[in-house]
Amino acid sequence: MKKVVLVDGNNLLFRSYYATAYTGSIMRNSKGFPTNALYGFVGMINKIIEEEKPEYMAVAFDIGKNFRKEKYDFYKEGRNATPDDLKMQMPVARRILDAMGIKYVELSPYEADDIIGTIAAHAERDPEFYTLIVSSDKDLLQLISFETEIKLLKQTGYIRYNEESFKADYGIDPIKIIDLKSLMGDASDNIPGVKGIGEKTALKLLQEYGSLDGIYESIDKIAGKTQEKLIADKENAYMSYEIATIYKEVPISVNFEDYLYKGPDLINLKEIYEELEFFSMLKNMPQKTEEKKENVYIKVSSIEEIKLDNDVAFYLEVSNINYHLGEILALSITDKNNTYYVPRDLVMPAIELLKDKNVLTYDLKKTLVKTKKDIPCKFDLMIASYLVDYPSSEDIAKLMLSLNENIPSYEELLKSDFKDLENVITLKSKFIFEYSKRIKELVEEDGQEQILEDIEMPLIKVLADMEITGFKFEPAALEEMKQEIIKNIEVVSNEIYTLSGEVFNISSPNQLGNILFGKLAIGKSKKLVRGGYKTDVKTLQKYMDKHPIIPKVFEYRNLTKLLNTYINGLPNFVLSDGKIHTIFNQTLTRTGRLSSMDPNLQNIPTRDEYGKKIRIAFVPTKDLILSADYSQIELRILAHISHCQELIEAFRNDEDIHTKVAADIHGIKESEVTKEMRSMAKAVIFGIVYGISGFGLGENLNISPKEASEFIKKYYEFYPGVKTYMDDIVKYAYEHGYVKTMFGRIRKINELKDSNYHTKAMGERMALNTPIQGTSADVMKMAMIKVYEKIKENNLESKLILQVHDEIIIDAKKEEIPKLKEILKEAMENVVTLSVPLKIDINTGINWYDAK
DNA sequence: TTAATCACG
DNA sequence: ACGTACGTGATTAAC
Repeated sequence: MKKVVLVDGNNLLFRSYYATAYTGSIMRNSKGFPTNALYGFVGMINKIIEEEKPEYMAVAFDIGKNFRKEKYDFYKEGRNATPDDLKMQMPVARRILDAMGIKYVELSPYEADDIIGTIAAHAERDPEFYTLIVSSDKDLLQLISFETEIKLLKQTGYIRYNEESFKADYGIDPIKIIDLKSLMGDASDNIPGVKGIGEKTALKLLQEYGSLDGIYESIDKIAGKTQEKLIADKENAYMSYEIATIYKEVPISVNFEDYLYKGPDLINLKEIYEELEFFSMLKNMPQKTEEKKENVYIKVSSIEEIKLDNDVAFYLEVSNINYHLGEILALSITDKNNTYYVPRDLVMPAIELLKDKNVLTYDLKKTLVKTKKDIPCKFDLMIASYLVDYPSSEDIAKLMLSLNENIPSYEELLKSDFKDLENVITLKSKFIFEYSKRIKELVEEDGQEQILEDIEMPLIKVLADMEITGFKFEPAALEEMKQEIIKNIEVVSNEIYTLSGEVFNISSPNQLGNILFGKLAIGKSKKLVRGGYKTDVKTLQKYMDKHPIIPKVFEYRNLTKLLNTYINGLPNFVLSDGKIHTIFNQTLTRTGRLSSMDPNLQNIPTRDEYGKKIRIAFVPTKDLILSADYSQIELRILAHISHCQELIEAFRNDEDIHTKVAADIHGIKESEVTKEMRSMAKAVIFGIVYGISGFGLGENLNISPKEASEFIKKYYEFYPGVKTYMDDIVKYAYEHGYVKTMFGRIRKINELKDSNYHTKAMGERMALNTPIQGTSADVMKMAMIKVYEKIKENNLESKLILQVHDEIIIDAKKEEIPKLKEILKEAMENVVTLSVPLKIDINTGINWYDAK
């Protein structure tokens, strides 16, 4: 089926105009021409295209006369006249659509609604098409059908209605919106309806009697005042019905091929944006492709052909995104004179030529892992791009694209079986050679050179070594657990089927929701999501004691998660050496943390005692697994950067921070703090770091928002430094548009510039949290580098193998344990001096489970 | 491909 | 009136 997107153009223009007009001064270009409505309009159209990827698209406008107004004088009476500033922008909206390659439709005396209704009706008669309507106007809801959906724009976000979800929400058929309007009227359009009947009564009546006609047929059965009102306004009701009905036979010729979305005419569009001075739109425009310069390079057939200048850029291409599984395909090297294409067989000797050079590359870690050579490289363009918020994925093509160098993505290259490899890889090394300087300057402008040179660059080698080393994994160690789990899943499934009276897929949230909240009706507070019921932990927990099926569902989920993700999942990643080699992503998180994938070794179970047993399969290749983890590092950093004296004192005295906070906010002695109080305090403390609201904490602790707010207030009373920090950092973020970690890592927070309240609030929470999480990440990275160097210096055989944010895992040689402990303590606790001590705990064991 | 769910710090 | 805790990755269902 082909998707037709129909947009209510007038609605979008009005919305964006009034969204910013209330401030009094609206956005204009330097010639004084108003542009605020157009700016929002373009943004929304772009968003629609991006989100919906329409094959066919049309925008409808009101124009000229209005047949409803001609017939009914009062229609839309009382509305303010369209402001001149908005009127002036309307023709430009049409020009923009032309340049964007989007058809617009308008015909006097019809309204945009009628045009949309007409086109949608055509689409419904043609089995090839289905329709999505975009507007914030609820009148259009009457058009919803089995193949017409509506994206109803809200102040923040939107609701997407199809026939089913509409019915679930309103309890009536979409077409009955007309009947609803005829009863309740519409103040904004000045449709009278029946005086004294509002939405609630109207819906009740319709649910009972089906339609306006049905209501009047049964008018005798309706009691009291409502009946009187209905009788008195019968004429108005039917007139309103007529006005509210969207006319679906507007005399336009509907040929869907006219609505085919072909994409923009960039030259034209650019001109209009320049005229309007929409600089951000200009920046985000896909650039027209320049004529291709001929790509000149030397295809090397013997290593002697390569003559390199001192400054060189290189790029290595591997045959799989997971480079542990891929093979080296080729190397390309660029210096100021030449670019060399080095075929697979000559890659290793060519790498040797780089050793005494000043080397640039993109994704050094990949090359280190693949070649296992020590390449002294001072600048990794991937890392630098990450620091200045440029694209920094594993595919350099994304960065190149953003800087107008259009090359095939890695995926496309892979699909074509690397047919165009020579051309593409040489363009990559040329790009690195040409652009590194620019990106480096950006890093320096931001003052992030320490982060780049002292943290991220030295860390690459450490991570490469950890990835190469890998973590030995013994699937056999989990065999017994696996059989037990399989058996238990079977048992629990059957119990669930018995309790629910039918067999279904428990893993399907959809089916599960229907059973729990539909068939068994275990609770009323169903949360509708896309026509279904929410079945997540929070929702189900409320019914824990209400029905015996709920604990069984939890058990089922725990068991299947363990089985699918870990017990069955992990062995797939064991390579021929019996080890799992994860990939650390060094350029992904917004805070500076690492992430781990293929597989993710940073989320192996530990909170749940049974799940934790998965860790038994992670074993040393030497003698023991050693784990060194920071104690409360984020809270210690919070204490330091907030200068909160009370917290600083507590950490200096090595107090149990959660117990102390619990005692403070309850106004009791520490010895009187119960387990529950302590864990509540813990939730409050963590919540504060995340910028929580009373509501959120309440949800989390299962207490009222009011009580939760009370806790938060108490906390701030005892720790005023924290409150001051939070206010200051948010203020700083608004002023600068970014926040920094202690060591100068920058995170831009564009969310703060957003007009959406919700987005802005999220930006504020990011501003609060990032300096804490990010500083902690910086500290850990520096510690890892130190530990790595010390291990090397002391010629130890033990190996770093994993990092889990505040924890380092080592595959340790038994005799080296005392030395390792000394190194770890020194490196991790003294890597930086704060106003509070840093503290680590060290544990060892014969596997990861025992190293606790 | 996206949404829902759940594993980790 | 609205919406509600930071940062991740993997699996499954459903489109």
